[in-house]
Amino acid sequence: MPIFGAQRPATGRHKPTIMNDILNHLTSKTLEAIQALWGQEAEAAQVQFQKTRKEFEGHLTLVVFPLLKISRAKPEQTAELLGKALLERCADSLSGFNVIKGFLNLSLSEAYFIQMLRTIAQQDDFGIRQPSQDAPTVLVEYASPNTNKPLHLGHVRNILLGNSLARVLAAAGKHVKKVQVVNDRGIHICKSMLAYQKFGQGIEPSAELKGDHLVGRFYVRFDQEHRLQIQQLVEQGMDPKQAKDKAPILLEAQEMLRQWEAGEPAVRALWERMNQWVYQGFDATYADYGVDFDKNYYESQTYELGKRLVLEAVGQGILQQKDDGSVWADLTADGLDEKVLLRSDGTSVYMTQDIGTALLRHDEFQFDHMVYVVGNEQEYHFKALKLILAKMGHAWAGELTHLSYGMVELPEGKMKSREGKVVDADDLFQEMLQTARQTALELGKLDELSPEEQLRTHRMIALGAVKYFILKVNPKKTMLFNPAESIDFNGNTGPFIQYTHARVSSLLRKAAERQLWNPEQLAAFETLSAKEAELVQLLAELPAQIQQAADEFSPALLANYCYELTKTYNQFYNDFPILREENPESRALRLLLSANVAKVLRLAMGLLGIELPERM
RNA sequence: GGCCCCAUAGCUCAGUGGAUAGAGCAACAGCCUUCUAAGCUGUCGGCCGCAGGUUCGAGUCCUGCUGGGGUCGCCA
Repeated sequence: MPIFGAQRPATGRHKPTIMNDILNHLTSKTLEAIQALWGQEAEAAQVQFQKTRKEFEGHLTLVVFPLLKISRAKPEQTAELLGKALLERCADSLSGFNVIKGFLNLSLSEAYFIQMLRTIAQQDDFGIRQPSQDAPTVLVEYASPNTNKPLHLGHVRNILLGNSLARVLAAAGKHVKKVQVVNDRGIHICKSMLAYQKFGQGIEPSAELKGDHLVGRFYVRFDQEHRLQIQQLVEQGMDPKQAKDKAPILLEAQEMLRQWEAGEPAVRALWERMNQWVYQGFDATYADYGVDFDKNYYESQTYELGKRLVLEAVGQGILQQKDDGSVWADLTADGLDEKVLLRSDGTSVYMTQDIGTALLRHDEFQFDHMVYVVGNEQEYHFKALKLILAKMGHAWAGELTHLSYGMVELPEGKMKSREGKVVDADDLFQEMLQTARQTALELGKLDELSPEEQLRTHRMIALGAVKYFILKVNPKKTMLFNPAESIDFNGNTGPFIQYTHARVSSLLRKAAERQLWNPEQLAAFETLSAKEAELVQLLAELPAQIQQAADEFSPALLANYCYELTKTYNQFYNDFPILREENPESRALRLLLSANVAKVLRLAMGLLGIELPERM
């Protein structure tokens, strides 16, 4: 059930939000009525409207229980009195009311709905707030991949969420910058490099093998070799734990990391080369999924800044250096533990780099807020990061938010990259594309389109299915992905919504061909059915839905909203003639309504990064 | 073990302190000579993990318990 909680003051020049406007109006009139009826001031918080449940007559419901202390009367009587008073005061918008127990159900007038629809129809970007000059700047960090293996389903949830969140925040009137941090240095990439040196035989990326997959293959190769050596050492009588640390290939990788830090040219060259392969691979994946970034940060370029800042903080007594040279932040006073920031050999850890990156970003963008879209296994890390930055004297540490999304699990449990139990991002895209193509061919509705147009539509549908499937789930919750049966094209899915859009598009094309309707001309209709009113009411909720999605960092709210709107529209489409309607005014209303359902779906689904086709 | 998160229909998920807790999938039964059937309608399916508490009112807030996940690295 939609939100009518927060009533935002109508400040400055802003476009009408329609549903909020009527709610604010009703709220103030209710307060007036309470004063007139019982001579007492009520607080706005006591006046709470909600959407009337479908099984009752009316559109908006005032729950009168909180007002009984003021009225000192029975719920029914209180509701009755308020209903009459409101009807008198809001003759322009209300057409009637009914009372059931403590619920005062108000009916909005048909004329008011038609006025709402006209208002919505006049705005091409209905519900979207353009950021004003002084609107806050928000950085959204998403995807922080390691450069040693290709992206998998976990990254897919990450990039889809982050990208959608960025769109939602922008639509809520913020200046948004999308940033990425690439973990391009460290032992993980050295493992791939070493295995490539030993076993690569100069192989290079090709059409059959993307760069990120190639590098990932050698990461796996390293692991195989490592295991083999451990086994050999254990057979020679070494303790398994010790064998893991003493395996020659691991020692070699560690040596390679030291050489990297020392700037050894050959190591740096190989590192550059292999990272470039990975970036090209990532870029292709990002392009397939339709996500991008305004700026990339590389760990190799920020860790030294982080290190410097940490050492400065030691000098200021904010952080502590132990006898072995390691540097620590004492977070015990805040209920956390001590956290290491520099190893005893002076090398930096993940946290060090994050400190450097955060400062760099603050200098560059002067952000008001930064959101890290990172999995919930790193909650501790981000709590610590905020505390450390605050200790270092950065007031903006309080403006960092960790959007902690849940893991994606497979039917057999957690994904494990080393055991090959992963769903690869590129494979997933290709499989969905194949399924979309096959379904489209079976149905044969795209046959008239050019091959390019067909492919474009197949991609749209494949992505619509994946994105909607992932984004409709509350980001905070663990979600299950069953490759065999998870992604469907029927029911509560992206393609279901896309299909409805295609049907409306078809209606509008035919209406234009047959000159049944001129969209510029708003017909002089005066009446509409309950179903049509329901649709207008849903349309009018878009601005509040976007605002709430932005407030709660939850694109899922918009997915559910789109689904409800689509479902309701399909019922309407099924039960009402549109082109076939003979009354021209009624036909014009239905076409205008359909066009605006399509528009709102385009806008809202667009915030999920999902495009809607004209045909499918 | 400490801390954090989760538990709603067979499965996947909605559900903002308000009315008789909703969708989709799966199963079954209907609806295309008519605007795209990737659609619509109906049937079946629930001690909202358990036990207390707060409240006029609890799936929703609080406490305890049970079960599951995460985290507590000089890993990222």
